[in-house]
Amino acid sequence: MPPRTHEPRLQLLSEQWRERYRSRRMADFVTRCREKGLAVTPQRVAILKALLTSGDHPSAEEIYTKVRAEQPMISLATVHRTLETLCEAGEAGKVTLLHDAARYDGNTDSHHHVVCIRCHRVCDLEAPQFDRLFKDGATLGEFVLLDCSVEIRALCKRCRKAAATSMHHRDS
Amino acid sequence: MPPRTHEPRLQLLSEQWRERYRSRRMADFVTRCREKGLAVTPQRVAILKALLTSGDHPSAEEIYTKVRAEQPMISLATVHRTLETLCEAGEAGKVTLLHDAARYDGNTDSHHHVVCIRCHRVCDLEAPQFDRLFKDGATLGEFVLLDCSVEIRALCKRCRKAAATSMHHRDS
DNA sequence: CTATCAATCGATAGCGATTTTCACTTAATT
DNA sequence: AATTAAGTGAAAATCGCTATCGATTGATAG
Repeated sequence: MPPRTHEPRLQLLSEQWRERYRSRRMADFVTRCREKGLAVTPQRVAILKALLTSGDHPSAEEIYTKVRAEQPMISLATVHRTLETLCEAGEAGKVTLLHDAARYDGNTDSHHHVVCIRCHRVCDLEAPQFDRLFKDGATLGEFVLLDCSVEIRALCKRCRKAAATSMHHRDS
Repeated sequence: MPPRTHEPRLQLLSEQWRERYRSRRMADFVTRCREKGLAVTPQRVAILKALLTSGDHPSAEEIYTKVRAEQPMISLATVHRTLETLCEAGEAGKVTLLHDAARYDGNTDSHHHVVCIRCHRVCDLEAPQFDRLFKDGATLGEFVLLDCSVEIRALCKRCRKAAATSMHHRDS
């Protein structure tokens, strides 16, 4: 490999980091709910715990399975509802911002995207510096890297204005 | 507009680029279909055209609406089918690799993801150099950038093995 | 140009993921 | 403990997408 002046650093998050992070988040959860006016229910605690102890990025169904060990009567609807609530409260994030419907792209060249977090509009983007990371079989842990798609979360002009006026209950 | 001290090398694809790209792709479409043994139907041509003339990244529903101007009798099922077919043939791409079900993440710090393109497993990743691009209200065209999520497409160890044995030959 | 066969298409039923509705708890506040 | 607002479970409704099945169309041989 030729030496690079700006060889970027990519690093998988360690198990220790995750463990410390999880403790901190769980310890503060009740306080933060109070601040935000959210009721602290056993379901919410269990779901956040399940989320934080999952190394992967679970679907509602997977969380449901996990949580039923502690809360056998919980319903799947509650899991969906709660995950959304946690996201809105900033206690969790959705990996898949654009998942309501599949979105297609006629551009088959390698490129990236800017996504408006409010209206979900997407624009193509060129960012050649990112592509250098994926020369011939770069690896990371057990993964062989193929290419990358940078998704830049942004607000478009229209949504910036709209968000400024009606910050409250607008659909996302 | 905003005083930029340093604009990173991020660039929206220009309309001219898109126009040239579209002409080239449409001109070659028939040839490439023949090479791949795909029938060239008016529906497929119309759908590819709709895809390439969409600056955004349309859903099946949006393509459906657009295509009906030329093909009023086309069905939504055909649009779904054709978009999938075009993706398999390498004539289009899906922006949303993980869209079958919403995936959640308990880690609310800014971070990135490695996604196995085969089993859709996701791992968290740290790459601080990317975050430098999103300091205090960086903009790109009409977008105010918030943060970015780099999605690295990869193959995990298990899937690499599985892919090596169970796949005959894969053309890129 | 036409016959033939296989691929593709349109309409609709079906399915899985998510959301909504509503009567009934439970949490937070007083 | 009582009041009130929020949250929950169960079931039904919705939404995006896929499977099925005749009808139609494209490609090729004649």
